[in-house]
Amino acid sequence: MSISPKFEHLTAEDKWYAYWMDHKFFKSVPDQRESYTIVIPPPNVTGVLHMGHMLNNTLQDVLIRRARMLGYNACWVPGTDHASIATEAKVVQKLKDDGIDKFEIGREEFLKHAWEWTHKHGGIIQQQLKKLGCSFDWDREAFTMDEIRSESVLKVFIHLYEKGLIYRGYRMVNWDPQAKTTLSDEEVIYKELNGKLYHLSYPMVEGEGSIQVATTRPETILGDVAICVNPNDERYQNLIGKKVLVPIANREIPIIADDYVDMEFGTGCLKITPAHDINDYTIGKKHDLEIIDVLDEEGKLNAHGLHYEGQDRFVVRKAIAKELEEKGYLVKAEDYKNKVGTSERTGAVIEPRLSDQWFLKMKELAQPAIKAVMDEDAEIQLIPEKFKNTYRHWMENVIDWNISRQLWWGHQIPVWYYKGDRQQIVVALNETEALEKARQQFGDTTISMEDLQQEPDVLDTWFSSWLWPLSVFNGVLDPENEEIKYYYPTRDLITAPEILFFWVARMIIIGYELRDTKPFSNVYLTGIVRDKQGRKMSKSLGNSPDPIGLMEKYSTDGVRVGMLLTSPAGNDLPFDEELCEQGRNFSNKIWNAQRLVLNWEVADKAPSASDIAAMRWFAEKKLDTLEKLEASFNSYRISEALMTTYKWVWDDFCNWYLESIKPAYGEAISKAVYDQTIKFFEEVTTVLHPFMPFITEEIWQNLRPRKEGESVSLGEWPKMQKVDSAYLADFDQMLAVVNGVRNLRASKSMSPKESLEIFLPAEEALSSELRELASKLANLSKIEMKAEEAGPGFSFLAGKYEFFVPAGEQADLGAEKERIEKELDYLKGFLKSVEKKLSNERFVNNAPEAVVANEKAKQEDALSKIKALEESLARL
RNA sequence: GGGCGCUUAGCUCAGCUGGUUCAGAGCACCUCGUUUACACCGAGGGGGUCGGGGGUUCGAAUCCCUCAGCGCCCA
Repeated sequence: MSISPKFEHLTAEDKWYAYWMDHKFFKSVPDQRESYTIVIPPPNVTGVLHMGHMLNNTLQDVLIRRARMLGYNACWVPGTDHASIATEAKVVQKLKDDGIDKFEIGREEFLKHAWEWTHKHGGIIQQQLKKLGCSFDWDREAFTMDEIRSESVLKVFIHLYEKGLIYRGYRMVNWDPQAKTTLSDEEVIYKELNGKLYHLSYPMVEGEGSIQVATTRPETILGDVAICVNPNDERYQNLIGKKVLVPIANREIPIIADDYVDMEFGTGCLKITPAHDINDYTIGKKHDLEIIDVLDEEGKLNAHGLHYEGQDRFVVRKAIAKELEEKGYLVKAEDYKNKVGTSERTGAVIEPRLSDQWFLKMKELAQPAIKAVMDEDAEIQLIPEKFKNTYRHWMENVIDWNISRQLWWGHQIPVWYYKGDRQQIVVALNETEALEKARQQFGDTTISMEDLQQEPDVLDTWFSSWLWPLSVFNGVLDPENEEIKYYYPTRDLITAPEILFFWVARMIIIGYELRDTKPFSNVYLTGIVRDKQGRKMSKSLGNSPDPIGLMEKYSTDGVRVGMLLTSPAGNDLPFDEELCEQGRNFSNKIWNAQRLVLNWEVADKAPSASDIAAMRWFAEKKLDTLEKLEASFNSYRISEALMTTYKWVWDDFCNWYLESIKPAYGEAISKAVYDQTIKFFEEVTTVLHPFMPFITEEIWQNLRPRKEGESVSLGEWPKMQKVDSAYLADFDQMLAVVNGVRNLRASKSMSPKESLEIFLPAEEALSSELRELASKLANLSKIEMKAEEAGPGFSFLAGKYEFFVPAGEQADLGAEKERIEKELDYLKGFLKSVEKKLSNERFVNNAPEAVVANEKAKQEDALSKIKALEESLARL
């Protein structure tokens, strides 16, 4: 067979992905085996792959591929979400570019455009995930707005409504004046902005004087309804209960007292604007104050804004400051750094706004979800554990969830108002049901659809995502179906910590609510991919490499390895292309190992002693590695598992094993050894396959003739067995001798081609069955005892034994003498410290026996090494 | 402002309930090397008083206190 000198990753990746798809290797149907399920955190339907997706999905693929090889019925479900606000914002913009206004064309027409947009831009990320090698069961692809998922969302809304957990409330919400919708707290990003703190004076209504108030938002004074001071503030005691005039508006407002006010901040007087600040709202409610809303939904001032009506809030801020100054109300304006909430999607400054919204009561729903994660024998593990604290803190202080959004792209809330009366409502799955229910509810059979108006708001996207592990198996509409019973609860969830509350916590909540079962057992929280400078990767910074470009340059396997090499769970990943280079180099190494092995000429001859030693060693080393991998995977230390595999393949397999059995130039290899080596190589590709699916498939297919429909991806993970660690230790000692000889050669500039003799201090210093192999690896002509008769030469330490190499006349004995003396100095110092410990009665009495025995062993070792070195020295 | 966490080699990180080879790994760096798998390689090497200080202990990177710096979450 002729094998390309290079791994042609571009053709191989396409070829093998198509092969996997054609044979539906990743398709899962319920059977007798235990299931192992992962659902993808659904990316935005019109999104494109970014570095975070790469990390995230590579991790999932590693876990699911390994699960498949371990014999589980592995099922990885792909899909996307509709990303209500992000998608709608894009569609609105697109229409705007075409000169079309969303509100002019109306809801129905707008949705047509939105679907068109979705179909046009959807599907890209799926192709990119295929390029990444992800072993999804594509037949199960789901979308949060497809039929099953949509109906599930509505059904859950109705369920929760009927339980009395959903209510409509006039509340303060985060308002995005650009998108004209509310946002959840989690979608608000606080940014530090430079602003000003304006000190304003409000004249007293009766008598002389005024009171000073500090504010960052002078435009809201038109909505002021009170001035509030701390009841303990001596400065203002006599003013409580009096009245002041709001500048410009000339309205009278009272001075009230509440200990919410911080006496230290500003002037200690707080203006109360219940319509525009959540704390003011709370105080207003407590003191039964009026609410004056001065802004409209676009952030412009309304009629309460007097002569500023129709102008933008930021424009007014400047203008009103000027007017206040001119009229003498402005005492001073100082620079001030302020944390301002901005919209995650549009970037607009968020306006706290009072509006009618739908809420879900969370407190009670959250209880089982807290237990599930925080209990001693918790059903759900967070990885890494440090997130448990954050999780608990959020869950114990959870507030009601604002689930309505003033958007059109999404699931329209299944509530109908009777004759426009917001108090008379019907909740139903669809119009037909709504009509029926309405007729019953209101006892009027003549009610027609005309009398019912559906709530225009849609549900928050997370209100569909939180059902994801259930809805992808149709577990909401048909809770008893085979699939949900088989695949749910899922095994692992891999996602970013940023959405621990948005999404993870809520899935847990609804899982227990609907099924009384956890949605998954393990939550692996990845880090955030950052650039070298530690900045988050973002489109606006342009600091994110193109993932597809990376895969084309370094191969998909190379990039996967690069991403996983330095990303322990929960740790941010400072991304550097060098990592991908390391991945590519690794795949090159394996590729060449394959070329070496497959080009050997095979002969029917018995294996040599060194072959037998090497084969036995690699078999043991494999078991040892499997044990380590098991531990790493069980604790979700994926980076560590990769590194263990990396070292096993590169160091143990390529460097030591293959070099050990490599026939001399022009010679053939024993068939028995060759066959065993192919088997080892198959195991190497198997263990490596979850990390590097493509190159391992290609090599595995090359290792021996395969039938159509065979694949390493269906391979069986090697079985674990007890490791013969004594043999591994003997082998390590042999390797130490080889290294000792190589070191000696390097330090004395002796050619590796010139063979050497070595003398052992004792028979047990080098296992007799490993001597032939040692000779091969270190190019030794003789291994003997009795160094005394060997004449002048050098010695080196391997393990606890001193080995001797005669060097003939040219030996530089002066340097050797110096080296030995230095070594002796060190050992004597070491011995002294050990003996000091042993002579310390408190140590001998208090330390555990094993520790004391160990110190004694160290003492004996040191003594015997010193004796050997002194003998060497005497011989010089 | 409240809560949580981090600080170990140039970089990214391992080091579990204190005690062998406890100061490690990978990459980077330096030296040598084109021996027919691989220079995307091989053989060697240097590099950290485990953020500072104090304490507990026979013994601390590992436990406690404190200071400094950094990060995250919540307000």
